[in-house]
Amino acid sequence: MNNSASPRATAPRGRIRRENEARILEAAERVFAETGLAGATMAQIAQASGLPKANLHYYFGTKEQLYQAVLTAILELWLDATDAMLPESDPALALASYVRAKMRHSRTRPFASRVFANELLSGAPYLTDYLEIDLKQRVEAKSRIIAGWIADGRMAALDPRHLFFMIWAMTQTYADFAVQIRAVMSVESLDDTAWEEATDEVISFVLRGCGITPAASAP
Amino acid sequence: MNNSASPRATAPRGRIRRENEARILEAAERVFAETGLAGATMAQIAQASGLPKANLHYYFGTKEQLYQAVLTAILELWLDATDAMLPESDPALALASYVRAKMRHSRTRPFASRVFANELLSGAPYLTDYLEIDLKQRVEAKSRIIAGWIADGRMAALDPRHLFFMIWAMTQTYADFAVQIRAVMSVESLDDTAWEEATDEVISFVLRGCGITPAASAP
DNA sequence: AAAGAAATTGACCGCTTGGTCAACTTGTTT
DNA sequence: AAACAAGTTGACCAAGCGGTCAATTTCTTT
Repeated sequence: MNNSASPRATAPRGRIRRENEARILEAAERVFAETGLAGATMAQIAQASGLPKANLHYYFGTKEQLYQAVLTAILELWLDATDAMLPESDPALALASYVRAKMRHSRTRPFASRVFANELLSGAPYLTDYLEIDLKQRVEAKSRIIAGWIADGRMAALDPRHLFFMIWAMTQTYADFAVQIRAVMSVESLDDTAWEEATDEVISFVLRGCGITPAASAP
Repeated sequence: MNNSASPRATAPRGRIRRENEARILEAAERVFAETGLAGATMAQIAQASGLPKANLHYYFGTKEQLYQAVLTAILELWLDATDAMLPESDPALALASYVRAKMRHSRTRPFASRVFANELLSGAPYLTDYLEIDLKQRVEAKSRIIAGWIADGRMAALDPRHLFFMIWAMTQTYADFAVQIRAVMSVESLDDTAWEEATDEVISFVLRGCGITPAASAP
């Protein structure tokens, strides 16, 4: 009778729903990452999630809705990345940690990166608002900070927007075009050391590219 | 009677075939660029080429064969790029012209770049040989040259393979993720000036990234 | 001008697709 | 334990898919 004292006695409301939705979203991300919205099939996602196809429709309605749910989750992840690029930051440290975060992202969430890439390749029909509003504003805000650093002579003069395009490209290539990298490096997969090396290469390159001599030390 | 003197009187053998194949290949490249092999439909390609669907099958057999024909044409284009990266070259000039060629490619053949990107995203099932043999060898050959430049103290010490990954990423992003760039820059399309600026930004960034102070002059 | 080769194409076919549904089982509440 | 809500799923459907084909037209050659 005192089960009210133990709210976990049976199960919280909607627990099953939450678990299954997460399971489906994860499988859908993997499948959409390979072939995009048009190329993926609900049967593939069903098999990848280990659930019958009808179950996906029960939770998400249509394929488009499931796709949008996947995209939304990715965007939240994308926008969450709280990067410490403030006017008073040290450009070297700020840029290095930005690149490092992007590289970590490419390693831990490669499928998210590929879904995003697929969406951009097909003209981003589901992302116009994000690109033209959220992303644009964030880039403008950060560009002003970088412009400030340049004005203060703390880094080379360059167009901050292109700097972002280049950093995104360099870091995401390790997720999106991993096959190409594995083939050229002749490895089955990149291990911890290889990822550290890659990250260090990109950071050094970016800092030099920005005309910054890598900071003496960064504890 | 003297039409033998004018071999172009009626038409060369196979002219129609050549023209139609080219027309189909061009349309297929556009369509495959957007959604990849799995996402594209023969009906879409037919409409894009202005020819009935049965005609595509008459010339290319299956969708997979048409896709391979598109990929093969792209690879020839890719490998054709005769870049002058020789041991005796000036690193600054050689790298600048390499980047410039890649940027020009992104502008003139964006669909080719996107087809390639789609193929890599889906794991490159049709490109394993190219990646593991042709590309790998070319990268190794050029990497030796760059390693020589580094040994001679003509540029910063970096892993040449990662340098290539980064250059490819930076230059291809202007073709593959053009929507994103247009959205951030708030333009309908990049004009001549915008492309020149982008190219200059990338070249400067790469040269600085390689520890090269941009050459005084390059006629 | 005749005849064979090449190209064209609407109609068609079997299969896969996204999506539905009703019958059923499991979970939750009282 | 009764009653209702939530979740499960095989079977099914119309639409769209890649691909075929036979009848026809258009080239090219002689």
